[in-house]
Amino acid sequence: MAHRINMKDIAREAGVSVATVSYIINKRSDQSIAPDTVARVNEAIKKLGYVPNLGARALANRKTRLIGLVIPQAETGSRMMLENSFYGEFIAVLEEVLRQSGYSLLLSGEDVNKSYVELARERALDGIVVVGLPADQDARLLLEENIPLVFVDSYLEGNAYSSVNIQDEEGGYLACDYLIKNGHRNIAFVSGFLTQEGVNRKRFRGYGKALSENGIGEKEEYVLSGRISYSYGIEAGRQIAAMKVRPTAVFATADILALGIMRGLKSEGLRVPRDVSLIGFDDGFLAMSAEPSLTSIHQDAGQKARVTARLLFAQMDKGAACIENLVLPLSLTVRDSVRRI
Amino acid sequence: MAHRINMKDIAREAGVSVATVSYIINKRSDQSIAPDTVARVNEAIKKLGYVPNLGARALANRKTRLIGLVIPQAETGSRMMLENSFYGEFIAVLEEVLRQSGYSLLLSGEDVNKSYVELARERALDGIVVVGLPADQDARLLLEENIPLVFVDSYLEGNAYSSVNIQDEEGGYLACDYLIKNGHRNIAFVSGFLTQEGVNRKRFRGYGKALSENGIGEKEEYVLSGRISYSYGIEAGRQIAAMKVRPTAVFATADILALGIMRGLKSEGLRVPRDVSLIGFDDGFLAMSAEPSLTSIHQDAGQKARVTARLLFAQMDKGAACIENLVLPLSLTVRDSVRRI
DNA sequence: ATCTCCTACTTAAACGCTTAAGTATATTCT
DNA sequence: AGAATATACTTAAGCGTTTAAGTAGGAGAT
Repeated sequence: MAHRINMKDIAREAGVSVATVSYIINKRSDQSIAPDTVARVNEAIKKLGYVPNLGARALANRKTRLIGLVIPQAETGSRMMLENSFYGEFIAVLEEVLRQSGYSLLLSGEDVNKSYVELARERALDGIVVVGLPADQDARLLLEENIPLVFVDSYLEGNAYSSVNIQDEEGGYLACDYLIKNGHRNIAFVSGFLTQEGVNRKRFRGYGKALSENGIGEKEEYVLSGRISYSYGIEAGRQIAAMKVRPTAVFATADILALGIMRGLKSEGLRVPRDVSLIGFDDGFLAMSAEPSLTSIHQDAGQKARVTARLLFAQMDKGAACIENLVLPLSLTVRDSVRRI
Repeated sequence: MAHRINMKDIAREAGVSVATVSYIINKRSDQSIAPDTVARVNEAIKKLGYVPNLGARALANRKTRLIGLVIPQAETGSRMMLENSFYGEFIAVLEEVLRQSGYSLLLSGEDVNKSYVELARERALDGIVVVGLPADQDARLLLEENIPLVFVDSYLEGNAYSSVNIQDEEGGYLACDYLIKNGHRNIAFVSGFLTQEGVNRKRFRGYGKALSENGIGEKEEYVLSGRISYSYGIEAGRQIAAMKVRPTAVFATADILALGIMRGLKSEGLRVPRDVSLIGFDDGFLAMSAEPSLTSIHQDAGQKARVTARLLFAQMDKGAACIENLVLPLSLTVRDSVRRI
């Protein structure tokens, strides 16, 4: 087993103490070092192929340069990473931004027997991003221990923690209002589970608001919710096709659901947008490639990731003093799945 | 700044030495400890909310329980994580398997100024999985230092490293042969860049083999390659529509490309499968939800992830002695995008 | 009563790094 | 010439664990 070369080896090779090596590696300006010593040490580093051990540095420094990203694999019915390329892009951009600042991303699903709070503490994370999960009651421990924490797409009570959300309610409103402006009055709503306060519930509020502002009563049978998946979409589509008073439009809170709905409707002989108009949410790749292409509420994964990083860095600099709750704007991308009637 | 409680605190609280606390936490059977001491220590741990620092443990142990996953964000033309939910599922499953064995996943894109070899060494990773990248010449350093390493979807020269691949060539053959059996003879091939030996090149070989076995000559103009993306697919679709002798079928090496092609063809007034048959690769979510649904070469992301973990664990146990090169089988999922002529 | 062997601990070094404090030599100032 | 200052280092403690080796006290054997 080849011995992993460390600072001591460099120090010996260059004929200096490990402290000197450390000073040189960290380019500390408060410590003067002779140019030829620097050269000698750098040569030794190159010769022996030395790479610093960040774990050891972390212990001495109390900074791991490790950021956790906790993202549930089986959230209220959705398989985020698996079926939603939106989060794929979010992760990719977040990782890149962090890496460029010298941080590494530790990715974790939701663990049944270990909360993200424990993860953050045992790995001594320098920060943690939690997606789509409620604030654990232990979460305040993280702030007490000064571990930066940003919630993404999680609706929290109060504003004790930094968070990044989108205008979910406005998004629901935007979608439904657009349908109404196109002459629709019987509008179904299909979403993930509405069990707790979360993005689905918010979007549902927006939907309801648009209806009531236009004097349209909410019909319970028009509200369907289940697992955010293609297959549940199909099921919902079939249910909608079978309704006595069939909706002329459907608002789905995810593109993936919308595609399923499209398929479900089609299997019952109904076409989008001829028979039923459809509007989705996320406006990712799926919306673009659908046939017909899907009108959808657009959100920007890259922006969300960059903003998340910004809030994280802010907390690193100024501590818990700068808790911020950001709500990113949404827009409507009009494509071919809504028909004016 | 609240002081992070450590073993010393537990030791003091329970009136024992830190060694004893360590022995209790690690439940070492070679060290006998009085039951009431165990109780006292566990009580202290609970009372003070102690969580071990894995970084410090790693330093003492020389085991970080950290596995790296390096996945290029802008590989030969594709944006893997962003546009390919296949890799999303791969990552999710891999992470879960690792987590259940007590490992954490460190996710990294490809870094311009830091190879995965350096990452593995500086983070003292216990193992590393490299996706879609050639073996760095430094990669042998990892084996020398006994760091388990598995390449996924990377074609390497020789078999010095463990690897997980799929039967890419057979997949290309399978797809093309199926088209031929359905009466097609003018078959276009659309893929990511063919610059180096890799999955695209292998699939291209399979395509060529099926053609020649059936006495069909390869036509250079039928071979298109570019960025693996929806937009390149559209472009390719348009090019195909404009060919003097138009192909009656197209084999695309990614579902995402196939969908773009579908769109491109449609923009020129051609329908799938009426005018042009189409077959994709991956058979992920996109193939299923496409309209018409896409016949595609199926590969199993979860299996790939589990097998990867297995090779990694094998190397951890038995060292570099058990290098294995696995090639997972593929199958054809028949859907609605290929017409018999 | 002495020796050996358990049991149940403790001590202290080590893991690879950082950093405050110390030291030796050379340079500049008075 | 002696004091003050600057330069270029080294020493050693500390970060939070693990673990080999040591030790004290009691039980059992002789």
